[in-house]
Amino acid sequence: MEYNDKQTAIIDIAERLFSVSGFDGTSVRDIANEAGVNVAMISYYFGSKEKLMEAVFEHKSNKMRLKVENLIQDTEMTPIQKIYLLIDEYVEKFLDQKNFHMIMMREQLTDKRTPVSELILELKRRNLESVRMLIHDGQKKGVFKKNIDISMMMGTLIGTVSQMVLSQPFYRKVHGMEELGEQEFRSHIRKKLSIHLKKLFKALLTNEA
Amino acid sequence: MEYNDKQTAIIDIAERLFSVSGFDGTSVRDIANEAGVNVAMISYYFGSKEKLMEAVFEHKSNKMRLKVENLIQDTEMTPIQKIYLLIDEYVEKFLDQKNFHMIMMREQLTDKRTPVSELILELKRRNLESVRMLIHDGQKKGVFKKNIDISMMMGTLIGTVSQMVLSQPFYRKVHGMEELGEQEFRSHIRKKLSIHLKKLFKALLTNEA
Amino acid sequence: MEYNDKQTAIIDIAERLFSVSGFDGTSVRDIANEAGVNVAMISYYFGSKEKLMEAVFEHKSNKMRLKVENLIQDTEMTPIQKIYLLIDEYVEKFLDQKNFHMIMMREQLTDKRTPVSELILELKRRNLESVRMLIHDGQKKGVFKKNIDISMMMGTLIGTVSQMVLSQPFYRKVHGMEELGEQEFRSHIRKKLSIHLKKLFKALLTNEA
Amino acid sequence: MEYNDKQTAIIDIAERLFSVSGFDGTSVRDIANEAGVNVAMISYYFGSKEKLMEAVFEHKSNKMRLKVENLIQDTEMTPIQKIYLLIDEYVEKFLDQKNFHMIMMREQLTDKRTPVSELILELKRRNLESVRMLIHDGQKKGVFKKNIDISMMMGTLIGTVSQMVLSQPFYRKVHGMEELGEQEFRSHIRKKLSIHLKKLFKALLTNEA
DNA sequence: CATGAATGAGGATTCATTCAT
DNA sequence: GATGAATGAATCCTCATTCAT
Repeated sequence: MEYNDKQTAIIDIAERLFSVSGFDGTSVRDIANEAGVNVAMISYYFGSKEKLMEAVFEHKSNKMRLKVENLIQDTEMTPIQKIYLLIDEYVEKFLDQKNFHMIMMREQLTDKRTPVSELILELKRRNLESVRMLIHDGQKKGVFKKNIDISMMMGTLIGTVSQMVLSQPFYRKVHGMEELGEQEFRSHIRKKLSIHLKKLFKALLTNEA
Repeated sequence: MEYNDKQTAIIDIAERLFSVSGFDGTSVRDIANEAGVNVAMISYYFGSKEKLMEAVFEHKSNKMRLKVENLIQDTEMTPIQKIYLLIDEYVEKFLDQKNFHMIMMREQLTDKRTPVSELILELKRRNLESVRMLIHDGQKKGVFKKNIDISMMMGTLIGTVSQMVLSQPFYRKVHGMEELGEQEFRSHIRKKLSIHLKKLFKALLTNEA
Repeated sequence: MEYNDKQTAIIDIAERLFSVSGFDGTSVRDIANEAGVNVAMISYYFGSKEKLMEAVFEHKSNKMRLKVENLIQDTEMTPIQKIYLLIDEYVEKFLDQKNFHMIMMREQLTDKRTPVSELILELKRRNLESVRMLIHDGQKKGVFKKNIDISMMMGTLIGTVSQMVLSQPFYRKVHGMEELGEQEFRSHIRKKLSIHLKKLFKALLTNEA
Repeated sequence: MEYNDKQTAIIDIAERLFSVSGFDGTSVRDIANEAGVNVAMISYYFGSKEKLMEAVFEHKSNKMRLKVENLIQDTEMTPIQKIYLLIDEYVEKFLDQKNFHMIMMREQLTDKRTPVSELILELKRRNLESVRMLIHDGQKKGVFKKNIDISMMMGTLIGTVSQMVLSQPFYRKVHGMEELGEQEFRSHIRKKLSIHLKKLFKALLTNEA
């Protein structure tokens, strides 16, 4: 799909509003007003509010797709280095695409089977597959443990990052960072998450102390 | 607050509907219909839909409050045993109070400052404090490491459990458990989570292999 | 179905508006305004505009059902007298229930299969059956011809009346009756139709000159 | 008015859509889509949707004009033969121009005085005049009765044909002709109508048995 | 000459809430 | 104390039409 500037602007705004107010909590008027376009434009461009949501998803989801395909073939890096890269990739992506990530979380909270929820499942399936190959590679090379619960491990990876995104206001309050700029805070969290998760994964995957 | 049977029924149903359809996605008519009461009852009993949400929260939140206060004074158990108990408590609570947990997640996704979101912050603050005391106790006794990022650790605890709740359909699909009953599945996840998280926390907190 | 006064008022107004402006040409606002009720009442009372149409039909259609059942058993009247009574019944009904009749015509003009169109078919089927019995009775008694095309005959009966209802403005113009009151005009047409149709049916059914 | 090919195509499609869905039930987009032209074309070519309707009418109405002018002067045919020809002409035209005929009926159902309804009145007036001359000719020659209600007679002619067009689905159902092709069915109805109407008119107009 | 983009007006319906009973 | 009836506001979407290109 090719979108023109106005359409892209609508998608951007919709992403933000959907992420903070939810699909039902966001009216097409809200979106149209913020985008400075007529309400009818949403239907005109995307067909319906629902379809707009799909467009948001389709347009943003590729930014959430991990770039790990070539990581697998790489022979220079050790398996654990690859995992570390993967972690940083996840952390980066989730913090960067916070709005989209929130939409995904919200969508998973409903039990409705929508086209979007199908896309989420597919996205997760693909990401899981990439990780699985990385792990198996490490196991074949004998540097990773044999019995690894990959689903749980992924739950911890995604869950921990999600949780930090979700509890951002709480974290700021507890750590007295209420006045910190968004960029600085994100940078802070990124480092903390990276260190924390690498520690966890090292313990999970390897036998080293 | 004292609620009569009808009010409690409304709260129960509201919890469930809010959890799966969201606040905006649930109409007071839906709630009233399922509860078998008149639509006007919601406004009459609770003042407004918003207030009903607060009532749901207030009425259910104590079930999510950890029972760890006396754990701290306990002298029979080792710190790591206490942590293990804490983990099981969390896992148990989140899986048991899945609906309420989903409401909490959803509420944290919005940036609106509502009375409910304030209650969530308070709930999290209190739970964090309990854990912090447990950790400090273990550190004082020399069995836990010194530098522990409790926020990240809690992020992993809550995040991992949340993630498993959230991605339940995905997990079932990947593991061929689509036909498994809710109880059996919950039991399965509970065990997996317990083992996984204990392993993680042991690695995070102690120096043992 | 039991309707209260306000509902009946809405149905009456809807019947009139649907008959002159058509279903699509009548907005629920038009109806609500004329009935002096809130727009939401239409949905509240009838569920939807479509359902209102069905209510109109269901509520009015029995007035269009011919009362000929007992006519068949009557032994005092001759078959041709019965037919004459039938004709008058038809003419009366169609002129009296002009609005409803117009709705029926309009509905038959569309090729959509709606619940209403099904009801129309059923109504026509039932009326046809009554007439068929009358005719067969006359044939059995030897006063009616053997080969009678009942479908065509009914087409002429209903069609002629319909046409006169339809071309009322034209008729008035041609006959210089533009200023005649509705009641007077209806009375005039009724007589003309009665005479005309009886003449036709006598020719169609009997061998007399 | 001269119309180019694209305009004619639009008119053809508009005629069909108006006939089955009505004026209000047909959107200019429907027409434009089926015609494979831009939506703006309708306004551009015809000024408005309303004007398009007028164009449809003006462009098609001459096909509904009876060709009886020269029939009157003909000296070879008897008056009743001329009437028979007239009947066949009517039946033919109405069945052939079914769509246009339906539009006319629909238009007569509304009480709005539009340019189109004026055209209809004019068309009917002209047709009536032709028939009146035929009848008078027969009366002058002494083969037709004196007192003939021409308006009613025309009501029967047009009404019967209209009714058969209108109740086509009903007729098919009753006579088990649901699977019959449109052409075959039309041919069947044409013959039936022709026979039926000629019988009626003979009785109405002449003194013969 | 033709059209894609855009829009204001209006469509039906659902919403949470109120109020008289 | 409880509720059925009612409603104004807001929902999304479709409409016929216009206008710059």
